[in-house]
Amino acid sequence: MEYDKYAYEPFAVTVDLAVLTIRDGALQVLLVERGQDPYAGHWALPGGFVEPRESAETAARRELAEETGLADVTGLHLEQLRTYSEPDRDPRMRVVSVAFTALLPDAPEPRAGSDAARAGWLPYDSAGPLAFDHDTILADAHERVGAKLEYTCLATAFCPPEFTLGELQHVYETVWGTALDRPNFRRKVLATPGFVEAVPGAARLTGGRGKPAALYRAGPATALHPPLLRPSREGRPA
Amino acid sequence: MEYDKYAYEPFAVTVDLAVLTIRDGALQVLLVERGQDPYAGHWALPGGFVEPRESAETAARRELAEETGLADVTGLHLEQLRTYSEPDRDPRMRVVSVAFTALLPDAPEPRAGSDAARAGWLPYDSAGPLAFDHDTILADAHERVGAKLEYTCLATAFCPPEFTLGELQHVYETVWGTALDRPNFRRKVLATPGFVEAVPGAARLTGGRGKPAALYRAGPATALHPPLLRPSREGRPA
DNA sequence: CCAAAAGTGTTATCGCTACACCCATGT
DNA sequence: ACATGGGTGTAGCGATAACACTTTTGG
Repeated sequence: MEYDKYAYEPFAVTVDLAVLTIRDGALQVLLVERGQDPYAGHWALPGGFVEPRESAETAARRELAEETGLADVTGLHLEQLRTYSEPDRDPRMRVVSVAFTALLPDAPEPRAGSDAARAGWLPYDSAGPLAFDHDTILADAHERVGAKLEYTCLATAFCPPEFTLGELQHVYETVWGTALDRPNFRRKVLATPGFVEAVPGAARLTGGRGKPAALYRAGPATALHPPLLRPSREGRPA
Repeated sequence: MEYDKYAYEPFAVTVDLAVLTIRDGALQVLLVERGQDPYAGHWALPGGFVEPRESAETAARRELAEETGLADVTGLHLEQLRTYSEPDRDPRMRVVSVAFTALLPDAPEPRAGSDAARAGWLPYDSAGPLAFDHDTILADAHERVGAKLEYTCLATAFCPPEFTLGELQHVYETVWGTALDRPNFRRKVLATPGFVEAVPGAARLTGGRGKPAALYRAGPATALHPPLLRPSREGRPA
């Protein structure tokens, strides 16, 4: 290991954000429209350079605040996904990008950044094809979030501070793309200590009709034991 | 995003490897003794620079081959762990490191590299304290591998091409640090289609005594459904 | 009264745990 | 004979899946 700082062609280090939310009953992702080449006019994940004195995590949270326009992003779930480092992933120069996933409960309208023509929420299913390798990053983020719903209490990160069990179930169904049995889901969630806490006396009408649903808050638990497994992928060992 | 390559202090991008194996019935990790400051004389994870035309994965596999001296590392399990990017993790300059975990079945004696005074296998439990933030990386690797044993067929990556179920169980017990019930473990493994495949007629004596054990090969499956959960951590929701 | 959504109850089955027990081999 | 490790059997329990059913609201 030599440590001549200028021995190599410099690497740029960036962060890319896969910011997911649930809007209009569908999984949506925050995208920006590129204003310049390469990929001018294409949608891309928001992101930017890691600055000289900040970590990738710090950079990701800064970018998240800038792109969403949210005043306080301290409580939001932000998680490192993986790092993408193929030599030609950006045609201009060598860019190594640390990707993050963020989960948002509500969906404020984003604001366009400096080099982005537009910014907005797009349904996950109609999001591609994206610039660079961002399709891969987004797919990896979806897979990671889907897997984490199984064995963590992450689903509450998609919900507002107070939510109904129907809304929580909808998070699972939307991310997994499968329907769940409501009675069983309900029992499972309530049987996991610390997953949710009842808000005494509170109730809310959800679909305009039907019985008002009791409200819950996210509890202190982070892990699900035993896990809440997806019904799919049975008998597919390979 | 400006793309002036020299606008910032350059970032170095490196890979660090947490290479784990099971030797003498214990979890061991491949370490190198640093020959120079900082941390001269301390043990560290092997690693090195990502070269201009290679991805982090390619660099990791190259380093793995160099450090272990194995001729063919193509089949070995190598997995990206996460990226460590705290600004002061290396006192000399800004180094962003992509960490990988590798799992080895047998344990060839490593050879010392260019800047390493020595290289060797050390028991996981007596490995610290390491140079830089390598204690954190190693602990993260252990946690990740332990978690992946639960829901993937990864354990076979610690085993030679043909192995007994007792050896496979020993992988779980060593990584998790808990004892497992042999009959139940056996049933669970054999009930998962594609986890292991019997080698017809083959058997081997393991401890010098006892009934010869049937031999198995790793099967085509990669996932475990349902998972094989660790017995510990019950009733700890927080 | 009907539709819609929340919430409760019930039963069969599956998987896991905790054992007891038998088999084959070396000393 | 006995210690050691491999392998089989089984009873009980807990969690889940797949329902039927009741309750409360708006139209």
